[in-house]
Amino acid sequence: MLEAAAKLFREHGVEAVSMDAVAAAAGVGKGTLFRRFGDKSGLVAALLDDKERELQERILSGPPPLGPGALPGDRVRAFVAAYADYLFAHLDLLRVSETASPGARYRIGSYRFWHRHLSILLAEARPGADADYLAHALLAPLAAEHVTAVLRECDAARVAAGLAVLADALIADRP
Amino acid sequence: MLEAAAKLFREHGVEAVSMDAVAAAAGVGKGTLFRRFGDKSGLVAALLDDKERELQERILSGPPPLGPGALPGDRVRAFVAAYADYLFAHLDLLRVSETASPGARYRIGSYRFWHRHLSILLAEARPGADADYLAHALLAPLAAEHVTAVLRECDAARVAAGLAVLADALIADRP
DNA sequence: CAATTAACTGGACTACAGTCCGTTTGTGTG
DNA sequence: CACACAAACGGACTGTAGTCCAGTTAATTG
Repeated sequence: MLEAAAKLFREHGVEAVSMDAVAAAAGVGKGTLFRRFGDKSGLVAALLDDKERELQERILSGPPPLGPGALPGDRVRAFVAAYADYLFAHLDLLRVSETASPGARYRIGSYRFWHRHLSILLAEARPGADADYLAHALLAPLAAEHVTAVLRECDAARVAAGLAVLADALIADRP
Repeated sequence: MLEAAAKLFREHGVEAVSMDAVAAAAGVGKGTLFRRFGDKSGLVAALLDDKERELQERILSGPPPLGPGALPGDRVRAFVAAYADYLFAHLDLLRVSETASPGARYRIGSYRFWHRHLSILLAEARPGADADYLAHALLAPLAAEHVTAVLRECDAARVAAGLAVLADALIADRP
């Protein structure tokens, strides 16, 4: 099923492929497809699973500054840069997985992971601030739909640079 | 048509009302409804038109700091606060209007307005930075879907305060 | 006023996500 | 091996967004 889906997505683009088409190509009933993945965003999330896990591993136990060991501020910067790379590499899949159903982005487990990670780092880097909310705010411009829209006007390098400026601004101590 | 739509939305919630239902309630064919408003997000945008215009007027020619006359940094802060109020007041309508079709938020004219406004102010408040991108980034946590999701964990006051912190961080001069 | 043309209208129609249920397939038991 | 039962299956079915076109109304002109 995942192979068939990946093939169709590669050939026709993620948005253009219907769940019926995936089911047919996989030689499987529609019911089976939906029972297995819940909905289209679940199917796409399953395809992203490997890459996502890899990034999470690098955060949890990879070398600093992305992994543990660096200063919190540096880890935030490294996370934003690494997540932006991940985003640029899989933008169309991520967009579908985040927008298939309303609020999908915020319900899937990985969002919780990214948020928790940033929240802990920001609490250290910026004591006294509402790290929990700021983590959400920093994830907002990392939404696939937002980046997709912005990429129509700014190239990837500008987006990455701008995100770095934003991260810096959130980290730096206020006088 | 707008009256019928507003009534149904009030009674059953925006998401639960189908375009067929609006057409039927308005005593009009579905084709007419779609020709007039393009899609569901267009219909909802039409309902928000008044409120949106009012905020735009206050920005273009109202009293400072939201209107002209204040320092750019203060105007950015005032905009974020005023937009957050607007958002909280019409969250469900805005969410539908921004998510009805993919990328809808970034295509409608009002996004251009908010972006242009912020972009000009940020260019003054923070010379040398990529004000254009930063304006997009500051609008990202003001997306209705983002705020809706965050409101499940943080109350409106925390969101407003966090947005103010974010705006401050973007405005303050770096050493 | 009649004829011609342009613009508008309504609802049938298509495509798609997601659900439901009768049917098949596999598994454990006497 | 025969049977009962559970789990997995597939495709028909539903509801909705959005399209399309045949019919109707309104405007224009001789």
